[in-house]
Amino acid sequence: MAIRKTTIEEVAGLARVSIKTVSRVINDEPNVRPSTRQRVLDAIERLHYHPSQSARSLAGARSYLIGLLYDNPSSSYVTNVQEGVLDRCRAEGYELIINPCDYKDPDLCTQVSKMVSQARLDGLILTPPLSDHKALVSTLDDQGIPFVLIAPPDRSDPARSVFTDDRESCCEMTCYLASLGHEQIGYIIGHPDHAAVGTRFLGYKDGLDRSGIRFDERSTEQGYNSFESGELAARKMLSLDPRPTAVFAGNDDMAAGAMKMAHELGLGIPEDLSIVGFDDVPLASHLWPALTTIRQPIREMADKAAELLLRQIRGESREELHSIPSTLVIRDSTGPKPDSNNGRLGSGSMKEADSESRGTEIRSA
Amino acid sequence: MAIRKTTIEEVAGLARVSIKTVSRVINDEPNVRPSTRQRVLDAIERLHYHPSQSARSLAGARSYLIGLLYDNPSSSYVTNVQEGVLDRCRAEGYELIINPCDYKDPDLCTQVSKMVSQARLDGLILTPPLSDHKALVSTLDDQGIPFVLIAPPDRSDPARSVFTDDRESCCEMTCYLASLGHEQIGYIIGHPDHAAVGTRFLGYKDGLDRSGIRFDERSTEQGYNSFESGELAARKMLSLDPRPTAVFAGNDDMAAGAMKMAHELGLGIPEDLSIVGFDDVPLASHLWPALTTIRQPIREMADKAAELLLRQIRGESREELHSIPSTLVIRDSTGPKPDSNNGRLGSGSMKEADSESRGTEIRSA
DNA sequence: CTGAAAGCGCTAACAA
DNA sequence: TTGTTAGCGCTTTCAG
Repeated sequence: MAIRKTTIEEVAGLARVSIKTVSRVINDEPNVRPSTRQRVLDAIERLHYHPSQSARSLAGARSYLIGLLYDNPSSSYVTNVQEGVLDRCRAEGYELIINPCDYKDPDLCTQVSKMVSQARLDGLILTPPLSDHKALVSTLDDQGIPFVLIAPPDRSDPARSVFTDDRESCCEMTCYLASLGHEQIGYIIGHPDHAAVGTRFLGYKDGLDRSGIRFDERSTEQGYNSFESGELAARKMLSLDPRPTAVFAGNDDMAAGAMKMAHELGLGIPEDLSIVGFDDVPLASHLWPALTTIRQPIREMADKAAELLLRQIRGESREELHSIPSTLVIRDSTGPKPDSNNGRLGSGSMKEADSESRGTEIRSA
Repeated sequence: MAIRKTTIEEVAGLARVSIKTVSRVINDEPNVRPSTRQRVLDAIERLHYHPSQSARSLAGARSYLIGLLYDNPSSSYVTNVQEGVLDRCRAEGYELIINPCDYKDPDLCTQVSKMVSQARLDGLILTPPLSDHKALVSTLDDQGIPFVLIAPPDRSDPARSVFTDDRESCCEMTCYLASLGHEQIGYIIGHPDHAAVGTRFLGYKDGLDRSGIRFDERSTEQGYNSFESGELAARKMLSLDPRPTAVFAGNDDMAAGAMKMAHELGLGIPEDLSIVGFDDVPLASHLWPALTTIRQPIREMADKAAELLLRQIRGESREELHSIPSTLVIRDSTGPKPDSNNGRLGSGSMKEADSESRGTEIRSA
C-alpha cells in the first residue's frame, strides 16, 4: 500500500533533537534557536515528513477542520465560495468540510451543533441566507464556536463579517439606467427571506433619488429569486400603461425570466426595454442579449472570510470593517430609452462595441 | 467552550462491558451477543456518544476521509456530484474532502499523490475530465489507493467505474430530431480533451444511421465546450447552403451559443431551426426558448460512485457494470422541420403543451 | 463471546 | 533554549 509514514521521532532522530523541539518547529512556536530550527526543517524536508492530522488533533485541541455552511443560492456561487475558502484554508494547514443545509429546516440549529461537535470543527463560515439566520447565529454564539458571516444583514459584528456594497452598487446601476434616459425603471424584488434583498431595493431607491426620479410603487413587483418568479413579475410589470422602459431585477435568474417574458411579448431588448440583473452568474453572459448586471466579488469575500476565521481561531481577531466592492458589468441588455435622444449613446452603438467581449466593467463606488 | 466529550470508557462503564466491546459494537464487528450489543447501543444513545474520528484514525488505519477530484466542467455539475457523494459518505461515517484540480497541470499526479498521503485519504472519486486522465489513474493504481471513476472513457474497469449511456441517449435524441422530419442535422463536437465527447458524437452517428440519414462531414463543426465556441461553430454551420434545420450541440453551453447566433441571424427557434444540447444545466431551462436537452443522472452517479468506493475500501467490491441511464428532456427549442409536414406534431402544439413546465421527460433506452 | 494491555503520533504541561 | 513524561480516545493484538 502507501509508503510507511515517517513520524516525528524519525525527524527528531535525524535532527538530533527531542520530538518536542520538532513539534515546536512544526507549530511555529517560539523558543527554538534559529540554527536548531533549520536543522529540524532540513530533516523534515529530507524525510518528506508530514505530521499526522489525526495525532495532532487527538493530542491537541484543534481538528484543523473548518466547516462551510450554505443553502445553495446558485451553484456558481457555491463553487466560488468553496474555492476561495479552500485556497486560504489549505495555505494555512486547514481542511474544509462542506455542508449543504436547508435554511427552512426547523431543526437546522440542532443539526448544525451536532455536526460541529461530531466533526469537531474548529470554526464555521456561513453564506447567505444562512448568515442572516438569527437563531442559527445565536446558537453558534452560545456554543462559543468561532464563525464568520458572509454578507450578513447588518454591520453590527464587523470582526466576524465580510461585506460587499450591495446598496451602493444598486444605486449606481439605477443611476446608470437613468443616465440612459430611462425615467420609469421597474424593480423586481427578490425573495423576502433573504436579507440582501432589502439592501438591494434600498440601493435602487437611492439611485432613483439621486437621479431625481420619484419612486413609484406601481413599478415594483415581488419576485422570489427564481426564473419563473421573474417571468411572472415581468408579465405584470410590462402590462402597465405606460410601461417601464427599464427593469432592474434583484438577481440574474429573475432578470433572465423577465427577459424571456419580454421576448414573448415581442419586445426588443434593449430597443424597447432595458433589463439588468444582479450577481453575474454564468447564465448572464450567455443570455441573448447578454445581461448587464452587477458582479459580486464572491471569491475574494470567501477568501477574506476564511482569513478572518483562521485569525479568530488563533485569537487574533481585530475590529475592522471588511467590505469588498461589487462591480457593474455593462453588456448588451441595456440601451437608451426608446424614442429618446437623452441617452449618451446612439441606438445600437453599444451592442457593436461589446458584442464579443465579456462585458465592460465599471468599478463600483 | 463546547460540552466535554463523552468517551468510549464512559459508555463502557454505563453498559458494564469493556471498551473493546463498545468498539466492536461501533464498528459492527461480529462476536457480540445481541443483548450485550443492545446494552451498549442504549448507553451510546443515553450519553449522546460519538466516537472521535481523530482517535479512530490514529489508532486504526483509516482516516474516514475520502477525496473528490474535479476540474470544474460546470458549477452545477460540481455541486450535484458533491451532494450525491456527500450524502452517501455521511451516511456511512465518512467525510468528504473536495479538491479542485487543473487537468492540464503537468504535475497534477505529484500534487494528487502528495495530497492523498498528507490528508491520508482512504479513497478518491474522480469526475471527467480527470477520470480519463490516463497518467493520473495509473499513478493512483500504482499507489494502491482505492478510487472510483465517474464516466471514464472505456468500460475496462467496471468495478471501479460508474457510467451513463451517453451514446444511446445521443442516438435517441438524433432519432427524435429525425422523427420531426429533420434530414440535415448538424453536430457541434465538444472539446477534444474530453473523452465523453467522442462517445456522444458516435451516438449522433448511430442515430443518423438508425434514421436512414447519411452522415455528412460538412454538417459537423468542432467546438470547445464553451458558449463562445458554440457561437462560432453555429455561425459556420448556419452559413451552409442548404443550411441544417436542426443542430445538436455536444453540451448545453455550446447549444446556448448556437442559439444566440441563430437569434442574431434572425432565425426563429424552433420555426426555422431546432437546437438541442446535452447536460441539462440550469441555464438550459432559462434560455429563450427553453432548450431541449439530455439530462445526466449526475447525483445518482455520484451516489453510486461513493457506494462503490466505500465498498472497495471495505474490500467487498464486485465486478458489475454500473450504468445509470440519461433522459431526454423535450422543451421548446425543437419543432418540426420547416416547410414540412413530416413531423408528428403540428407547428406550435409542442410549445403550448410545455411552455410552463420543466420539460417533458422521456426515459432513454 | 469478552477483556486487558499496548500503542497509534502527537501536544501539553512541567522540568531541566 | 531544550527535553521528559503523560496522556488524547480509540483499535489492535492476544488472552481468556
